Amino acid sequence: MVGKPKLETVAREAGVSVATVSQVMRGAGRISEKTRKKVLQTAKTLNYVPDGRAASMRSGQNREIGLAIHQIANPFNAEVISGASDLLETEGYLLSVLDARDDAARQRRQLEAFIGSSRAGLIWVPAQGTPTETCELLRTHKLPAVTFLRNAGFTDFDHVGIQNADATAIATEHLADLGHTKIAFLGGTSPVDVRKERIEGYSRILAERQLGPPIVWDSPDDKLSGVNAMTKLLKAHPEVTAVVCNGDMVAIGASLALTQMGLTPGLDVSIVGFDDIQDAEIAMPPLSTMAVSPYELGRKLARVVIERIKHPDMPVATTLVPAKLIVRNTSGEPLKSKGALRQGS
Amino acid sequence: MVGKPKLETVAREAGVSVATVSQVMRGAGRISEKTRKKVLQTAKTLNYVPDGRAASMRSGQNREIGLAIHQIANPFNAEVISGASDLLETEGYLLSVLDARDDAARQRRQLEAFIGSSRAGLIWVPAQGTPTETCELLRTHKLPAVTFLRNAGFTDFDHVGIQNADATAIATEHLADLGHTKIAFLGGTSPVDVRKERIEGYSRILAERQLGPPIVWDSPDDKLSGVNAMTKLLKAHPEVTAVVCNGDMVAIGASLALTQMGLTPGLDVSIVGFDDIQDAEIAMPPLSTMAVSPYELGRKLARVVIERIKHPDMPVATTLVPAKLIVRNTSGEPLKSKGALRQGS
DNA sequence: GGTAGTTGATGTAACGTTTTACCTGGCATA
DNA sequence: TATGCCAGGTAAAACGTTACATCAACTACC
Repeated sequence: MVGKPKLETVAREAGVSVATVSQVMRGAGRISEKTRKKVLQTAKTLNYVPDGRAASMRSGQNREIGLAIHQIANPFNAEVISGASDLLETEGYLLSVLDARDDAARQRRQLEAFIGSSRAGLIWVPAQGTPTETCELLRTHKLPAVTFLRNAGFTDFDHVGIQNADATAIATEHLADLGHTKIAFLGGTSPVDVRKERIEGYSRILAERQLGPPIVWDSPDDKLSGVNAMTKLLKAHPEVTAVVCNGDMVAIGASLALTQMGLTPGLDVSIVGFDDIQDAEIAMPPLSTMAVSPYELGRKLARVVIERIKHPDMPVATTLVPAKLIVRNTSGEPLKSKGALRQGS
Repeated sequence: MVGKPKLETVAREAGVSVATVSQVMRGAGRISEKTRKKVLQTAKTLNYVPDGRAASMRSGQNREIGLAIHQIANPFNAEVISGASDLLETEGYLLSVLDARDDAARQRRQLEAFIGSSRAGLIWVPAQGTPTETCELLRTHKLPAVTFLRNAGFTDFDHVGIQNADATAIATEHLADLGHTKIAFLGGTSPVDVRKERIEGYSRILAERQLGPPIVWDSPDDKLSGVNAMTKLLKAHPEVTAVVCNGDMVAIGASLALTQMGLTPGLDVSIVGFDDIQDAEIAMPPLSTMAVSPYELGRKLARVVIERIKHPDMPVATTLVPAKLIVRNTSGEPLKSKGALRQGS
């Protein structure tokens, strides 16, 4: 009762050998129904929980999967985590989340500690500026890994991402079709590949329609930053009548900025977001955005990492899921009244 | 190069014994500078990472801490995670997050897998309806644990929480002072202790000021639910002119509901939230709320769990942090004009 | 030159599992 | 009676570390 029970404790109590208890706990080997019951019974009363470290070490197996993400405090990511966690747990894995706040050195330390215990697999959003050595580390340790969102230029891993360029192209086309000719791109922090791809799609349409040079404005992906960035953007480029955003948070912030300036989103200036987070639908006014289901993305990730664990030698694959345009109230024709936007519901 | 390097690999390569390598890696024992350099060098080139399972098993130590939370997709919780993670990592621990989505059975499974590997400690928000056995499990395994927010009636653990009753009392008093006489309470799901405490503080003031019986309305803590709940609440109780909310998400939802109905928050109906999440400041109109810094709360949690790990036999303690009233634009005098709320900036 | 102390390095039992090969009876068959 | 076989169970060697005791080689001192 005093010490933590181990196999031997249960074995002694049940009057059998440790090997027998081990087999019973795992449902392996040939054990008579009678002893099985007895062992299970004593294990329960002792509150016995097998030591995962010892088990994993000896068997070379592990049911723990990590999710190293750049930012946990983001509704989109939270949904992804939910999706991945749901699927993994039904498959008998445990998902633990590591939040690096997009700091590569920090993520490196986390991964090292994580790898140290030889887990089953990893879903990985490489932090900004992840060096090749980190990738090398994963490869040396043969950890089944899937990169997500960003692949940091590494081709060693399975990858699940979003058709970024196509998505922003669709968004930009939508705005151009409405008649906008001065369209800016807002958001995304330092030069990550995701942002690059999204700017690429945006620029492509600008070029195709001959709408002048791209106007790209930086901003971290949260509302407060969105408000500030949008304010400055409009001050610097008053000619802009439409904005494609790198994320819904920043888009909602931009929309708020307009309201604060006495302008009406979708009327004076149009905005299209990216992600379709829950808040997008509920924002005032509701946000037009590029939707991709984060929950499904999470499930996809889980499936890919499980496949990789089961078949370590399969050739690596990349899955890019498309985004869908959802038109709500923040995108409309330029400088034309289209009715009150505020009447709601 | 092919297999995962272990202590022995490094030892052979460097021409020393495994014991020496082990000591070098941990900075323990007496090792000459010369061999130290050599060992470190070969370890680096081999990409050697010590096996945490073996180390932890043999030494009985572990630097991994778990955070079992009820809902990761909540800005308040996300901030708590950030705070805890920041402090723990500077102390050399790794924090991994387990999201149970407030499902007790699911959390039980997670905790079992977690405990199985004998981690260093646990920060625990018990899921709704956690049975005593789960607590028993933690106790049997002597896992240093701190409960957070809810203590599920267990007195075996350190606890960090919020002065819930006092906070809602302050909020209710604030509204009463402004002249409101029909004040409702909105939000909080099933009968958790947190909600009970908050309702208690609210009811206390109602009784003190003789403002009639409590009007309590249920709602999950997210915006969409807040919109719906507020709409129904006002339909059922049109006399209500002020609402104390169980969380900012639901409060912002309530505020949105008012706007959608053509009412002005803080003018027609006053609202006070709880948590002071980032969105509270930025909402339209900015939300009056009870502030408690989730980031600091996270750091506090980390400190408590580390103390508990270092001194397993200290008597358990409870820390309740106070909340501070922040008056923004959603709370004002009843039925009196106090100027435009929308002018922003 | 003998004793003691110090420095640097090593051999080897643990830690709690899983796995493999190996026992033991008992029963059926020849 | 002897042979083979099978169901049910066990002993013991791993897995990769750490901790402890031990050892060899020097230095220092009387």
